[in-house]
Amino acid sequence: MPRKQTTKTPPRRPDSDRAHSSTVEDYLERILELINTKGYARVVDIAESLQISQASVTNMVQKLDAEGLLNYERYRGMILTTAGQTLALNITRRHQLLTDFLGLLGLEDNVIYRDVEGMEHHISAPTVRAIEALTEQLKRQPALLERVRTAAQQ
Amino acid sequence: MPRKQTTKTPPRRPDSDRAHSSTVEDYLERILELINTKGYARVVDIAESLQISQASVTNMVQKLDAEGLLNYERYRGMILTTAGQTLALNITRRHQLLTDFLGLLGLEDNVIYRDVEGMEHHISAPTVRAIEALTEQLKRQPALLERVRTAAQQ
DNA sequence: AAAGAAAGTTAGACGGGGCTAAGATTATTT
DNA sequence: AAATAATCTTAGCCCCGTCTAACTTTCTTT
Repeated sequence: MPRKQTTKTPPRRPDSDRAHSSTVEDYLERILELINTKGYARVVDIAESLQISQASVTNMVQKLDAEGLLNYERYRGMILTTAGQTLALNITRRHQLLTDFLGLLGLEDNVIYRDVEGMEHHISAPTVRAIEALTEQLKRQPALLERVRTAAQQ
Repeated sequence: MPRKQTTKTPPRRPDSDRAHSSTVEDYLERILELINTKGYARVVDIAESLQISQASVTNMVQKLDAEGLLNYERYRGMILTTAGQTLALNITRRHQLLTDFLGLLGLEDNVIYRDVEGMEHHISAPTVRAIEALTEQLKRQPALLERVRTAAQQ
């Protein structure tokens, strides 16, 4: 193997790129969903929804409180702050959009669910807009969609 | 807040769901790319490509060797095993597909790059097929694409 | 063939996010 | 109002993937 070349370990890129981790987005999404459906989000419900232990939820909720994404009162409950709501709505919107889009392509629900769960954290605003626009157009092209579904069917 | 309900912390889901982490996929993808372009993948190059320290690369490469994804010889170099190649090709294909697809929608290169980098790890085989089929169809619909691009342009 | 430079490795630490076990608090039964 | 059940919290641990500092090996120069 040859040598010689610009070397040296490169400088680290700061993580201010995405303000919040996928994990944080997941929590907020579920919390909002619980609030919308049951009126409140309890630790036990969040744990159930995310399939993790209650202890982990308590930990994270305390962190989310510290980050100003929700107001949390020990043993009592939590509500989303404006910042938290904004984030939760944002991720929810991305989730819904991707779900609709993949549904249009004829994918199975469980496949959609899994893929969306992963992708939703990595789709930027411009891409959201583009896929929204595409979805709009596709809805008016049933013949095209039919061809896609057929072709994709293994 | 109400109580009463099925309780108990749920059982953990085993991580055998996705055999390899996004991180592993990222490494393999870069290693394959380096091998294809320069003929070999050195620790220093992988580090540069991934923007992480050489030490981290050495660590991971040893782990990839242990997992049978590549054969690694201390101080000397590495080559992908068949398993490693398969995985690398697979992720590369997903990367390319997503890049093409988003490109079709008229998104900017840097946006595409960032989003694809994140999404490529979360797109299952069926979804790959569906997007492939969709891409095929879209290429034949310049007018539709034009409408999408225009609409997406904020 | 030294000496210096580049590349690679090891050791030890750290943050994120998960877990279990045990204890504290709140709600529900009796 | 006890007693019991459900929920929540804390403490301590673990794994992953990253880092820095120091050291070793290999390559390039001279």
